[in-house]
Amino acid sequence: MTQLDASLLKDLPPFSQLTRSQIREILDQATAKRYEPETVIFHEGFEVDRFYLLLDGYLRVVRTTPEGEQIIVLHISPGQLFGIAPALQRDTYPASAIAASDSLALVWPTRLWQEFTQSYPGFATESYKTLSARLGEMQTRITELATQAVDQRVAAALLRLAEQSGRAVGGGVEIDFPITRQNISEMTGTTLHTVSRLLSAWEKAAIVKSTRKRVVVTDPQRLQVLSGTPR
DNA sequence: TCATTAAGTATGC
DNA sequence: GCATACTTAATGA
Repeated sequence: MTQLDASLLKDLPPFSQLTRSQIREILDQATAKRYEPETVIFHEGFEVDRFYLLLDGYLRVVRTTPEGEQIIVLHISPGQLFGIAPALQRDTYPASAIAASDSLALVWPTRLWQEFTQSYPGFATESYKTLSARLGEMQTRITELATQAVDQRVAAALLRLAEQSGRAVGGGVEIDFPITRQNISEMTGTTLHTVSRLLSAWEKAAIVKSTRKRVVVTDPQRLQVLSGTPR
């Protein structure tokens, strides 16, 4: 894996404070892996043996209930570390990671985690910033689940997706990976039917546009109002 | 207000 | 042409 370019990493927060030769060292220990959509990258409950950096693509982080229902805990965007269970002193992964689109990641064995956090300035702090941002989002979502109506939760979820993984297209922001009504229902604690009805209604109101597995937010302001959480 | 059931249409390999 | 995605209506908790 020597052909990875150091410029891939130098602008990413966990590596931004490092010298070129430090980045070189880190890259030399990494393996690059490609994942097809719907590939499971690691499994909930399995022994932690690697940690990862997503270079390209999008991932769903998913937990499965004893009844077999899937819950989407969060999404990972390019440039983010994931599978960083070692930072949480865990030896099993708390959730599964599944590629939502064609994805490319760097992979390191877990034993290097200690070395990275100890040897590289800023790496640990940036990892904790990532964890902290995720914790914050999860708290927001728990609050929504407990207090907001379904349509508000779905509106808020679409807004977050557009913000975190949106791509500007003519007349709006498209969620940049395939996403089904079922997926959205797994993020919001509702059913695919309710999501379908909401998207149909919002399409008529020119707030979103959607086709199979693609959603474009065309009127974020109105979605914001619908979410019931004005900023 | 929303999930469930059920029955349909649309879309893409 | 088949599986999967999506839509819609009816019903009732």
